[in-house]
Formats: sequence, C-alpha cells, structure tokens
Amino acid sequence: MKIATWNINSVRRRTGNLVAWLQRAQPDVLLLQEIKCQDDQFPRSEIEAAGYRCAVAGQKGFNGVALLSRTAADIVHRSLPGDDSDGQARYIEARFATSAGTVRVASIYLPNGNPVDSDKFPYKLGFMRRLCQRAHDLLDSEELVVLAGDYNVCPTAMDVYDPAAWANDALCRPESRQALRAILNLGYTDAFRALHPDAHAYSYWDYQGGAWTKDHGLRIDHLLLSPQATDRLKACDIDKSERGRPEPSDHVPVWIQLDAEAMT
DNA sequence: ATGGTGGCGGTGCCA
Repeated sequence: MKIATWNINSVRRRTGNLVAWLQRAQPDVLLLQEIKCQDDQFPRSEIEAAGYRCAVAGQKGFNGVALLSRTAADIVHRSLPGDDSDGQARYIEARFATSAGTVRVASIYLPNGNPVDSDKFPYKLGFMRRLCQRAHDLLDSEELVVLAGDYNVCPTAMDVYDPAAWANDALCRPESRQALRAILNLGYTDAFRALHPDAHAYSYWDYQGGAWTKDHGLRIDHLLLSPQATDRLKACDIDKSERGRPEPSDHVPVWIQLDAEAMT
C-alpha cells in the first residue's frame, strides 16, 4: 500500500499536475493540504476520471485538506477533535480495510505560526497539543496509523538548509520542535528519517529568492507512523523532481510503501 | 533592477 502526502498549494491551479502525478506515482492514498477551495469547487470529476475517490474538508480561499483513494474511505473526522470553535479546515481522518488490518490515515495541515510574537504562534502550539492527544488516543486502536501532512515544523537542524538563519522562525523554534517530539515520544516514527538517517533532504522550497535553484529547502512534510505501521514500513521517499516541473507547488509529494494490500 | 513569489479574490492577507 502506497500512501503519499502533498501540499498542493491550490488544487484548482494544479489539477493537471495532480492528475499527472497520480498516473505516474500510482498511490493507493494521497493526502492533500492547502487545496484553497470550498468542497463544491474541488475538481472531483477530473480526479475520479483518474480512478480516485475524493473526500474533502475545504474552506473558502485558504487552508483545506482532502483525501484521495483508490478504494472507498470510511471518513471518521473532518476536523481535529478537541476544539469545536476552530473553524479552519486543517484535518481529515479516515480508515481503510487492508490485508494487514485497518489502516487509519489523517491529512494534516498544521498552522505555520509566524510571526512568533502574534496569536498565530500559540494557535499553532495549541493545534499541536490537540494533535498529540489525538495521536495518543489512536494508539489504543492497535491499527496501522499514518498521520501525514504539512507539519510546518523542521524536526532538527538537519532539516533546514541554513539552521542559524531560521532559528527564530516558527518552523524551527524549540517550542515547535518539542511539540513534534511529544508525538514521536508517544511511539510514532518519522518514516523518512527512519529510512534515511543521514539525508539532508527537503520537501519545500520557497518561491522567493531562487530557493529551488539554490536548494534552499526545508523538510516540513512528514508521515508519522504508529508502531504497527512502522513494522510494515518498506520504503519512504520524497518526490523532489516535482518541484522542477512547470507551475509547481512550493511543496513536493512524500510517500511511504507499507507491507499491506488495500481491499475493496 | 523604485523590483522582489505566488494564490486567492478583487484588497490586502497568508504562507
């Protein structure tokens, strides 16, 4: 079973790139972030024509997440539990039946959190506390849990092209890294780092300042796996080449292969 | 180089 995450930076602007990537990469599940549209604006027919079902948690103009899958998804949540007053579309969670048991996936768009002296930073940290609670609760299920998305956190200095320059950014602040470690400390595994312990690899390059050309990137898109999912982890990689295509997103797809077969 | 990256929506906000 191949599961991928991709911050697409407007699904309407990049429907062509998306369908082409689906046809090349052939994932069983794709978790999208920053679709930047309402549910009824989602390019459902183009994606269904490529052989995928769509579950969407959108909002007008900003944020928005979606879950594409070859087989039917059992949608469990369309927002992150723990704060009914949070109206931002940043979370969708589903279950799939597989040969290895239930696989549970979430598409997560974590708040950026900048500037750190605004109310956006505590909102980010509060969202991360809620996500940690959800991650904790899901461990009781004994399912294969895959919490994936744009975390907007660089786990360590290895994940930043210039750690000193980014030290005070919300993506690299100690509070953000500690909140991510709190999830890992529950027993989750950063799939990419587990299989590539020494790689300086990135998943995001800013549009500004020639960041892509200079390889000024950040690794902020992650798939965090429960112990049961980690036991079945066969491969993980970053599809860096997507950033060099015409009209790219500023993020590229990251994917894992699990030893499990999707069932219809 | 009186610019600077890009999406949304139609003006600044957000990343």
